[in-house]
Amino acid sequence: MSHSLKNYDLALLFAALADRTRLRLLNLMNGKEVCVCYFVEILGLSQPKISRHLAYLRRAGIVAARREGKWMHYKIVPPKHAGAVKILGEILSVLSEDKTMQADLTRLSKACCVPEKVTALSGAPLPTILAAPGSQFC
Amino acid sequence: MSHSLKNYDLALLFAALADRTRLRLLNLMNGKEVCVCYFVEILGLSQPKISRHLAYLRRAGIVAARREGKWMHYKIVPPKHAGAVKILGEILSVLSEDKTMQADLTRLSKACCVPEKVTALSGAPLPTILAAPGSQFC
DNA sequence: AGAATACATTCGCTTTAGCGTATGCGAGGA
DNA sequence: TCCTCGCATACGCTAAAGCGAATGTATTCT
Repeated sequence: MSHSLKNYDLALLFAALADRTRLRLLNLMNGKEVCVCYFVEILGLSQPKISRHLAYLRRAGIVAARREGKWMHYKIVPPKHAGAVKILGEILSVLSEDKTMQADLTRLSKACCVPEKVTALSGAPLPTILAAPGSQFC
Repeated sequence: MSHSLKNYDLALLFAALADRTRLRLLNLMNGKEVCVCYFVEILGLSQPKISRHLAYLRRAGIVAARREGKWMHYKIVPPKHAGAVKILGEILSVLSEDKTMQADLTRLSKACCVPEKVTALSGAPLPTILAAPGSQFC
């Protein structure tokens, strides 16, 4: 609403992407809708910190939040601008080459297999696969 | 040297791109090697400000500087990481849709046609076309 | 209704980015 | 050699980002 389709503010998009924690969050959300409690557990960061970075991504129009009872789910949404969509796609692809990002996804997979063993995750809703049929979960 | 080819720090790249002035500089350098004095004249910003932003881009490994007498020329160089190259290409393409960026290029074209009429540019070396054969100059 | 859970937001603080101004520095020109 | 030109950098400042800690807010459970 604040930006026309023709004059998308790329600098704002890049500001949202210029933080390693936010890139890790995006990587975890790649193709999935994920509950906040998983972010906290997998990244090993404080809950307010995770929440603040998610809010940043939300204000930048990169992710969307959905409430389900007391749980909040986050997923990546395509930006308003077609070019930004392509850029974001490229970024997610490049992220998957990073060791840290790979390790994050591995930990997420493992946690999802036995969420009841992780105290903070028992009872929490599992991530939902949205796309990327290649990335099977558990 | 500080980053392996495998674990490129994308957050650092995006920090370099998260500024409108730097995006305008990159847009002006798209396919051309340009003298600093043109940046100052075309963007209408102070010389130290231009210089600082160019230094930022240089440290991020996005542009390279070349001295020619008392003039400094800047051009875009491909990042170390193949994915980053693709991302940067996408970005430059998206930038060209922006009204401000188009206006910048138009002003650059006009200034190059009659550099002697712009006091600050008389005697300055013209930009050099590097690629993008479609973008004819003057 | 009251307590507990899951998450968001606020507050106070430290660090960092960006700016204008002033200064430094390398390369001609006189 | 001194001066000027083109540009880079240092300095002092202000604004913004990011953090931990504390607090607020829905929602669910009992």
